[in-house]
Amino acid sequence: MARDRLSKRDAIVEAVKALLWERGYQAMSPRDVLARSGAGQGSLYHHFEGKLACAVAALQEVAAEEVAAIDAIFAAPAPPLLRVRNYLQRERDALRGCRLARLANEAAIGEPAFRQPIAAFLDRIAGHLEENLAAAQQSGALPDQLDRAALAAALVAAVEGGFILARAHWDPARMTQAIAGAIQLLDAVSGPNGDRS
Amino acid sequence: MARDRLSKRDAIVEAVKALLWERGYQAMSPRDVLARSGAGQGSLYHHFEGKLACAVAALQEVAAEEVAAIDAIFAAPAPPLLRVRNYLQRERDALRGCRLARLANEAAIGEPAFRQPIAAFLDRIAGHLEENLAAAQQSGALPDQLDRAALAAALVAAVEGGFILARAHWDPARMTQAIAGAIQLLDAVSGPNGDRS
DNA sequence: GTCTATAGAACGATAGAC
DNA sequence: GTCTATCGTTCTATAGAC
Repeated sequence: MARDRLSKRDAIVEAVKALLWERGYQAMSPRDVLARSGAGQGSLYHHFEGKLACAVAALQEVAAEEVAAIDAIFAAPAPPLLRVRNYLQRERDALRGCRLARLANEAAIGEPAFRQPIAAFLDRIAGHLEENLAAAQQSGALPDQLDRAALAAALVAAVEGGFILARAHWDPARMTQAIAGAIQLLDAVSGPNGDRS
Repeated sequence: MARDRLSKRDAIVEAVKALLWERGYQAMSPRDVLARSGAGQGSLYHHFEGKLACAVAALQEVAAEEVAAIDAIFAAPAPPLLRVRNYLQRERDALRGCRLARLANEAAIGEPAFRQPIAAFLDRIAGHLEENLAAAQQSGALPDQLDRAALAAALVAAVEGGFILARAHWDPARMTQAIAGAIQLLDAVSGPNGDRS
């Protein structure tokens, strides 16, 4: 274990990140966290006030990772509508759900600290989408009268709802289909060479 | 049957229906159920095998209620695309979430009996949407080349994702906005008098 | 069918040694 | 900082009286 620089705190956060994705907040217990991280009881409560605090720390890290991935998608050199499509068609593990939005239905969403990383992630996506839809409008690839912010919200909702469909039916294809429908709508409203704009 | 008072079984199911909506499955304990229903421990385990079984019974009732409400929307005499819009713009309690799809991220979604009422509800909506989109295509209000099933899935996803956005931001307007975006896309692809078709 | 009482395990959190 | 031991509570479920 030469590279055993991982402190117990970090090991705990990594375990929480995994458990939040696999099971959610309510279904994750401190016992699970300790078992997976190899830490003792004391370490968890030395580094964190309690279950909520370590979940928030984990969510902040997850949000940072996911925001970076989203930023990378929208940083790629491509016409604006192609960037939007690249976000929509991004590879996803539909049955596992969105690492962040998956938690929107937890009771803990009432806690602002718990909600903040999730909301920031969703806002980041919507911001990128809105920006690229605006660029498409300026180049004439998308009608001007369309409300960019509403369109961006609808696309994010279609993706997050796609996760729900996949999980409810326990079939990843349900998400693929919903995304395909969203892309068809976008293609239909954009000009004939919308993806080159 | 006589006009008896609510049996304990029914009281329990009503309590579970309310608690599943308010807190979700994992966060609902048999103790909560008994407190709210006024029943004793024995009644719950006399009528049901356990927590999962009474949740499934409650979900089946909720699904029946929600399917009836959805059927009513699509039974109203209106042109097909207006029916679709009526579904999208239906009044909703965005912060409380969808009574059924709200549970898609619970660990219990792995249980087929738990999943079935939720999937059936979502399929019912998609079926109505697909049917009306087809009618719109036949009347020329919607381009023929669009994949009706994919479009229907995208619209359901936009609605369910709208709930997620509202809860993640703790702001009902986020859902309204996402729905508005979906409607703008639909309006843009349908003919100029699409809502009269 | 409904109740009260209670079981054994897991829950979230704390104490205190090193 | 990390550990083991343990607290008091709640969880899901069962027992058994009426």
